[in-house]
Amino acid sequence: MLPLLDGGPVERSDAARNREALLAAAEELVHERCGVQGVTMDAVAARAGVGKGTVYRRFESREGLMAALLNRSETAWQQSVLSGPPPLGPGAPPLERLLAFGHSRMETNLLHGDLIQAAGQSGSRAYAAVSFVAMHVRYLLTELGVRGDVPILATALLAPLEIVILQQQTHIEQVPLERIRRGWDDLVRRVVSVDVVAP
Amino acid sequence: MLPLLDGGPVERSDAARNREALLAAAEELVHERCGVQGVTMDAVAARAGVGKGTVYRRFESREGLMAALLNRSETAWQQSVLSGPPPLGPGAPPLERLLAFGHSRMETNLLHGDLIQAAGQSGSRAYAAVSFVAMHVRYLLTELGVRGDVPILATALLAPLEIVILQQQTHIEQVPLERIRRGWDDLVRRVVSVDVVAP
DNA sequence: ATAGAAAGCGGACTGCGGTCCGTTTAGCCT
DNA sequence: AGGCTAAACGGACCGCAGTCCGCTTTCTAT
Repeated sequence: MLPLLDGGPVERSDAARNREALLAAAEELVHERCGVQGVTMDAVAARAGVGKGTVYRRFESREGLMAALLNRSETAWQQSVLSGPPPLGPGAPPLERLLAFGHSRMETNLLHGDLIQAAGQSGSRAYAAVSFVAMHVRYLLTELGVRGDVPILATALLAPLEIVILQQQTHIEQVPLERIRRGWDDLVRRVVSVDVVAP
Repeated sequence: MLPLLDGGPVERSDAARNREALLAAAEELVHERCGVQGVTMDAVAARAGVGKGTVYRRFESREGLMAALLNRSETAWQQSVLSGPPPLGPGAPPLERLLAFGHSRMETNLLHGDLIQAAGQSGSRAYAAVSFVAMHVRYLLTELGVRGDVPILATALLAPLEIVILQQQTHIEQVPLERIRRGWDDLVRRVVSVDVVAP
């Protein structure tokens, strides 16, 4: 029982195989059925060639499965933030990085909208990427010399990028994406400039 | 078929009676079962003494029913914003009103958290109160002489008050309510002061 | 008052998320 | 190798949201 990166006792080989099979099956079905809705747990289990109980043993719930799917595609994005080319990656001045970060996050969220929604609590708020995102914004705000309650300000800047807000604006209020983006840039500059201008 | 406040053809008397009975039954069950979850559509129908089909005819879906419940309790709150005592109601300077508004909204959202979640899209974003809230913040920002894209800024100020954000902060990150409140006040002042200080 | 039509009603029925528990299998230790 | 144990497996089963369609009630026009 050598602990591997903490995850407790090692996963048994059949369990690992099934996890992969299930994730692959889920991805296939999402592409096949052209969307997340309509992908049933029974279908995923059948496609992976396992029983339904196995799906729930591995992923706890439908939301859990969706969150796992989400985490897969988030990893690449996180890499480009941590070590990709500027201005998203390191190298650019903090304000530019923050703005690039916001734009990129906005696009990503919109792109995976359905998946994020299907992942529910486990997805839009508690999945691993959230703490990463919050951490990064806090870091950039600190770099910018922002005074005040940085964690709370970071949350405030991230909130308008949440999928529920974005979908309300784009789908229901028909606000053009470009305008939302400019609006966020403006918000950031307002929040940041208070300290930068008067240090 | 005299139209009454637009709603199309008038509602038949039995339909109106059943709507009331269903809302009352739902309210009772929410109190009885100490929460929104666990209140099933079958139970609501049974308590109201009607068939399940009737519930869906009147409220479209579970979310719709919850949204209707929500609207009931929102009405009183809207009144206190429109014509209650200051600083929430009219009479106080705009900044004070805006801050009072945020605090009150925060409390309301937290109080009805479960209901808002159960109302889903129909609840957290599309129910009547949302446009009211957005409208009011836009109005106050205009009064404050804020330049820029006021509708987008209003959305940005409201986003951190959304239930998903608030619950993440209070339930998961264990942030004290007082700190969230101060953080929002700070956000508002930063957003607003840019124009107020330099007009 | 009455008849016709539209709206409303009800409850059996379906599909899916989630659970349960008897059976199987992998990994370890002798 | 062989057996022992904990983990994993599978699919029958359950509860609830949502649908469907034949029956009933209300309203209106005569």
